[in-house]
Amino acid sequence: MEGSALLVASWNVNSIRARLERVTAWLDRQRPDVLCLQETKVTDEAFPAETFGAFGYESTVFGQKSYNGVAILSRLPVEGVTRGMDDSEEDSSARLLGGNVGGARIYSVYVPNGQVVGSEAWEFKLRWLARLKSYLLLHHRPDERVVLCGDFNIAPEERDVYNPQFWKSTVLFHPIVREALTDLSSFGLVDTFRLHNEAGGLYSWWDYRAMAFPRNLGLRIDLMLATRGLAPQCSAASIDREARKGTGASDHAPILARFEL
DNA sequence: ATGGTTGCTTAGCAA
Repeated sequence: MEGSALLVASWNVNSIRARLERVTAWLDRQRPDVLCLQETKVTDEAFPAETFGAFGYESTVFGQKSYNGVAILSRLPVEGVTRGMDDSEEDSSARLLGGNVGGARIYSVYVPNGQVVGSEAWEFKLRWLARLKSYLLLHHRPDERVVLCGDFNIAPEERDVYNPQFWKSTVLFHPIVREALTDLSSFGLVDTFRLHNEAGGLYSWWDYRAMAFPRNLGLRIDLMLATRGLAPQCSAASIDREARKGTGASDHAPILARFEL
């Protein structure tokens, strides 16, 4: 894979079955090498792998009924697939899927939302993030080529939130959860988007309600975090806001990053 | 700036 580019994308689709036509049309337009999906909301048996196969993408899936679910669609072979964190914690949610693609290790990540600060779901979110850090420490080194792609349900900085004063009391931008992301990143992870974009007001998620998207009332909670061993190879990073437009869109936009390997 | 939607699965939950 030396000397070739790897275009990696990630998209919380909020049900792959409800979004199938949009996703295939987007794949045809963008032709990424890899697309990580979150919130597929479908069992592995019912995942529309044949449809993606017809578009040239192999499906690697880790799903469950109704909720959560992650997948990796790839035009290149995927090897060394891992599902979940394989630690001692009781956790039935399908939120982490890894595979080796084109000279990098790629994870599709769906961090728990957390619902409300102080709730059980919130504690689960914080614990899950701590477990992910432990997973990285156990299985990887920061000088390896690894990228975590997905819906982190955390906005890293003030410029990633349209109204920080309001959102800092919520699960998406509370100081505690921002600190959890900082701690995760201290493994040696770089927010690839910020290698190539400085401006605020660039978001990846907008609430379905209250005309949030046309008013650009959003947050940047979908991230591609690359190890410091891979980040220098990141030559471009973007958010495809176009894909959020119109009726029948996911509430998240796809994000992209290009790596020169 | 949490009323206001969407997608499960079937009235309520999760996001």
